[in-house]
Amino acid sequence: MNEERKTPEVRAQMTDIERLRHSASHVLATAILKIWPEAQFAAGPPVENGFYYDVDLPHRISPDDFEKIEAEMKKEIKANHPFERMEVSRDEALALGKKGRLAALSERHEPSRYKLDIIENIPPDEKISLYRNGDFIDLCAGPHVMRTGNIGAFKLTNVASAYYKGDEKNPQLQRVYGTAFKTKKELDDYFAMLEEAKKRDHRKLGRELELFVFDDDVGPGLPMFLPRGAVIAEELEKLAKETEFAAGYQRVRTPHIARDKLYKKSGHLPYYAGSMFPPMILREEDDQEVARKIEREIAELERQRFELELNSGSAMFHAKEESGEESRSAEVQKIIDVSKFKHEIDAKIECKRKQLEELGDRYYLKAMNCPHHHKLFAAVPRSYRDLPLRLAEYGTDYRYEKSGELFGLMRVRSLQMNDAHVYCTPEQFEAEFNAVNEMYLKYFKLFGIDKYLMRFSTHDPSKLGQKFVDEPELWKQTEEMTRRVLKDSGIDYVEVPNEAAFYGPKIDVQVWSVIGREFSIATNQVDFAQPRNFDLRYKDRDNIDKIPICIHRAPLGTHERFIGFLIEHYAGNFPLWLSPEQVRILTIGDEPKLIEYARSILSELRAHQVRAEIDESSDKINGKVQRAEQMKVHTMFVIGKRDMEADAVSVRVHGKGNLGAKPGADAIAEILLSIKERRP
RNA sequence: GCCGGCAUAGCUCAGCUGGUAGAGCAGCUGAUUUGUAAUCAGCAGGUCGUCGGUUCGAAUCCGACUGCCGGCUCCA
Repeated sequence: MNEERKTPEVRAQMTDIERLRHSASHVLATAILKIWPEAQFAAGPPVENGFYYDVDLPHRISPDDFEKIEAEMKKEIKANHPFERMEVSRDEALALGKKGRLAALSERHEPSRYKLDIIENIPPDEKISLYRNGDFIDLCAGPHVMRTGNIGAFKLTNVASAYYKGDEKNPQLQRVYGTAFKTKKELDDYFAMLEEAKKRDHRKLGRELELFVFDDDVGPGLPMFLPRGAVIAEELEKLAKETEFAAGYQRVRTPHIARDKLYKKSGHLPYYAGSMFPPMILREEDDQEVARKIEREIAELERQRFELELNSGSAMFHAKEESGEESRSAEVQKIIDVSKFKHEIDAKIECKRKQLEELGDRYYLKAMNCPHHHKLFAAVPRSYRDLPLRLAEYGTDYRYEKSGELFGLMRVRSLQMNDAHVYCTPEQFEAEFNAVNEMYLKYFKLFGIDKYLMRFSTHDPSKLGQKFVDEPELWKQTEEMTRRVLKDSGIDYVEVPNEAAFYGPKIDVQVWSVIGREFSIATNQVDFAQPRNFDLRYKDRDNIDKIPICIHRAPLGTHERFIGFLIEHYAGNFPLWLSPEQVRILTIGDEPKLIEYARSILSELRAHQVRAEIDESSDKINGKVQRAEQMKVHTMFVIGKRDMEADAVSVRVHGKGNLGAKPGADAIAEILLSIKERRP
């Protein structure tokens, strides 16, 4: 995380547990130095569930080393050294750093290079402080616990790599993670909680509950939904369609691919190309021939270049060998000529390659639905009377996420988005924007999502033209407008710079996966750039053509991520309306009459579109119950002779146990009502 | 993409320092006729991720690739 520097005031607000963990990270560094004195340390802060310290060390630390490191840490804790704070001048700090004394047990031959860099970045007016425990002295703003002995219980958890200051261009450091608590009990509870969390991991539940799969032959990041998972997607779609219809949206449908022209216009090609799959190139017969000709020409040029390369090699050789002044300068001249030729040939090759590229049509898989929707807006002349125009589609997009970024269903390469684009006038913006936010809140209430964070992402002026469309004025205006509406609506949000979409600021709703990763689950973006690029217009009251504002919104995010999130949120125990298998009928025995009765209940349920199954196997009732419970089937109708004779069913609900017998008609009516109302 | 780790049956996992594969569950077949978290028996199932190397011999050692996992970076 490369966030701006924490001010000393912010640091002073560290909670007790953060202070303890921060101290634990110093103890970790102390221990590592006892074993590897040459270790270079960068940063070692407390984090959400523990702490880490980034270390640069030739030895690759592995979990096998943890025991050894922990033993040293225990010694340091047992020694109960006080954490002493020392304020020093910038020069003193630099001098210590140069002697390798920072984040070290003693002076060393190598300077403390990361610490020196950190000192450079401390604002001139800020005090520089060091902390000492035992022999270990570290550049550190604090605060810490009083003594190392105050660190109650700790454990190293894993080691991973991290770029220095989170920048890909910087060296990779080893990040050793650990966690610490005041007491052993809290530590144990934490690990027990982690174990529980692992059971909710959507990747594990997805396999166990047969919701979705990945297949190597299909490709990484390309999930396929099994019937039980597809059901959830369809229920979400049903929900979205109903909600959006009521809110005045209209549904559209668009293809999954488009010509490069479209994405050049939208700005995706310059700004979003890195996230798009490479294009498919379509060439007609004529083009094919031209392409072959160009390819031959390129091959010929490359051959010439190769020969030149050989010549220049021998020229170089001669220039060294020949001792005569004149002949040497002649050879030098030759070298210069050769390199000039080479450049010329390279330029020609480059040019031919370009020609080759431009031959035929290039189609891209769509990474977003907006360009297609803009075309639909433009397809019909629009008047101010048509606005706001809300075009909705559960569109399928393909994004080339880097391999290391893929994560179960939460981060994939094919995704279906609860997408819609709202085209409106500036006067309508506020109402539309708020309506979208209200839709989020409505959904969150339905799903019982109460832990989330609204992030308002704005642009970074220094990245105009690279990451963000180069329209400084429009950025400013749009961000101000959005900020004002956000403030007026009273929604709690945090503002994060440099994370806007390339075409405008956005509001994301961030949630956390069971594993503690954060994800944007819903999004709402304001687009001032694309409507211009697409020359979208509507005829206003005053008979003048005007450009609409576009709001991109996806309250349910994508099926993939939302379902992944829901699996963890419900721990696989979906409410009835979402449950892949809503009712399973378990018969006690398989006498023909009983089976007949059970099947009549099944048909009745199915006639009402209830996802019901029947288990007619020869297992004992205990076995049938066990299997239904394991698959987290929402409701079980246990049907034996007794029930048949009373025209009843015995109802069992997953997680709630046996609820007793009930007239069949009543049980079915209750099921239908719960589904219809989408009860939690 | 980068750093590190891992890859044995559909799933969960055994298989010691190289001597050519094993369990439970799931599946299939049969028996059992059941009252709320596993009835019994039998059968079948694997080119040990792929390719290459070392070796008389490789699931086991080495290398490359692919995929997954933990992070970093990036995102719905």
